[in-house]
Amino acid sequence: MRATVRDVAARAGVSPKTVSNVLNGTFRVSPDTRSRVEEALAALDYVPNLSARGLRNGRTGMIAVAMADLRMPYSAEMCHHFVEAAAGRGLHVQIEETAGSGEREVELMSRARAQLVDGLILNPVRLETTAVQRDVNLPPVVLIGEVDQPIVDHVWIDNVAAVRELTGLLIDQGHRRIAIVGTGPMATAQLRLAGYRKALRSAEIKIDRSLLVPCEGWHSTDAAESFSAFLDRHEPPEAVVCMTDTIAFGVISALHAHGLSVPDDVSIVGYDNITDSATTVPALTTIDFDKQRFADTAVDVLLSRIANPAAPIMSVTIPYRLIERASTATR
Amino acid sequence: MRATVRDVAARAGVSPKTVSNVLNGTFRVSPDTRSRVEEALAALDYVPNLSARGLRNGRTGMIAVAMADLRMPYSAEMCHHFVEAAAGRGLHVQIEETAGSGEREVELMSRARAQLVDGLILNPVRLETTAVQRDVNLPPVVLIGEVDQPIVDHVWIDNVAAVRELTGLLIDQGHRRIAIVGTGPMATAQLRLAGYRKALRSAEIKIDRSLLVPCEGWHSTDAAESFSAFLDRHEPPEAVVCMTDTIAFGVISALHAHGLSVPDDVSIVGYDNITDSATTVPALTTIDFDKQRFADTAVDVLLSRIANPAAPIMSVTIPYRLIERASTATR
DNA sequence: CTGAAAGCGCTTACAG
DNA sequence: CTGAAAGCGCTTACAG
Repeated sequence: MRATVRDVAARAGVSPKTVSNVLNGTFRVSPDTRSRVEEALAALDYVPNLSARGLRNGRTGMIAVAMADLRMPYSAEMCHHFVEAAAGRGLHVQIEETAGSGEREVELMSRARAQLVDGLILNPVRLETTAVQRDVNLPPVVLIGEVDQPIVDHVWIDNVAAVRELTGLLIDQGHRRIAIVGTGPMATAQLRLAGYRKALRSAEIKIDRSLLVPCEGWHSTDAAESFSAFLDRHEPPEAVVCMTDTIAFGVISALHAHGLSVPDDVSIVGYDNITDSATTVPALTTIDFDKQRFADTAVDVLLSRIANPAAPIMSVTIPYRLIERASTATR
Repeated sequence: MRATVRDVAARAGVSPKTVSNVLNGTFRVSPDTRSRVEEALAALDYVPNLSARGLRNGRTGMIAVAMADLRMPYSAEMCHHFVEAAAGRGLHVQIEETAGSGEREVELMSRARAQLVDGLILNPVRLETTAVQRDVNLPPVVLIGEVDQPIVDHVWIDNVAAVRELTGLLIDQGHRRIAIVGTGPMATAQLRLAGYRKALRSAEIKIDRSLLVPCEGWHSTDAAESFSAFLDRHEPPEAVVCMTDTIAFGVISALHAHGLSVPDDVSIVGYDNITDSATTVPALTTIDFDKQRFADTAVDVLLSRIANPAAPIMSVTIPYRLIERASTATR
């Protein structure tokens, strides 16, 4: 069967402890012993049993990343960066999907506590995260995105300021009748809506509730459907703020189906700057941020938390920037 | 500290084995004992230590899924379905990225052998997968996509037939000068190119090597760049077969930048039917398949392999269908 | 610089 | 239906 440290030790004529020392570099081993052990390791094709190591050490070298919906290009890009960030720190990533269910989030917490993962990076969907409660025996957790009360560490982007800036750009370009697509109870939607409201308010534009367009889901197909239904009942707006780039794609498609073109008839802005946003026709004006830096930061914060559970709660804000492309034009 | 089976047993006044029986339902336990144990479990907020269980059982309940690049919407959708498939079978998914490096694939194999995962679903990039060698002590692996020699189980779609059908559609619509974008050494590219060649050959169209357009990468931005460069040097083709939907998005963008429209000037087909393909302008003609079924099948095959390492190698072909949308038109 | 012993938390034969 | 013992493979004090 498979070789264990014991087998390796026997072959090299040393004790298991010495093999462990060679493997982990904890203590200095004499060059001669080391080479004998290394020879045995190679000859027996030794692979450590990580479950055993995890049981002994209380660490598995694995972290969990939980996103609401992996199919969203935004989630996919973030996963990529989390895997990269983890790999750079010798960690592996277990991936989970919450699909927005608080129940699923609770389950993830307990899984983390079951110690197959050392910690959890969670993208909570609602502002009031029922899963992350004070007083409960929490595993190390980092929230990505904003939540109501910072009970645990979090890394986020100032969504309110970003959307305020995006909406401000549209206003500066002369648009007044500005819709926003993707409103709903999700934390992200609430914050971005707040940014939209602020921008309109400071330009003294009255908020027209009929221009707040909710979506069932945030896939482009959902957005196309919702916005198409909106266009059937209302005059087209002059510009549209979309909660995400993916929603923007759906909105553009719905506009096109109604014989309207972007940006000639309607200006569109998105959020996230996913890869495809640069090549769509037209290319999207959107909010960009350094996703790798975001992921690196979240993993670092998680590692600090694992190393020091009693440390004070950390909150890190990652900067964003507005990228102006072809989907917006002056009126 | 955290409660163990021992603590639970002590509180319930039974042996650890009885607690284990209640937890795993291996043997029947008397209702009275069961309720006492359950009370203790709840009172002590017991969470099993999965590392210990994994060490004992040789199973962790985790499988690894390795894709070349998680950022690709196709990979993202597949990951979503793998996580769903795994969840339905009580499994969790560790996600890995090979970025097309054979070295990384080898590393993954040994990680699987290190037993933090019970098995591995791997999307190999090249046809000659150096990592998956005969004679080597392999962990349970299922390859998704075609490889040269079926040394291990695999689940795939008949890429050759699918692209032959796609290309055939373009020919039937009267196109003759048909380019293909995304050629290269990757297994997927080779197979899809073979389908393209077959279709042209049976229509007695001579293959024009200048119409085989390689791409650095398979992101839409890569495709836009490559195809833009192509358009700078050549007459536009009548139609374009794109290796993936994502490549198609880039090609459409490049055509647009050159003042050409789809499908009026050029017809376009993609492959994968990712979510956004239905809402792009124009919506893409592409190859669709049941991704959830594909993922379920791959997980089932992997589970069979784990259960029975000596069983004969399995190969499952998942059906596809051509979806005709607005990106193609008769000439 | 190295060895022998103990134990992480679980479950599986082995007995009753 | 339940208990006492052993062991999965590793590493950490404890001795030398």
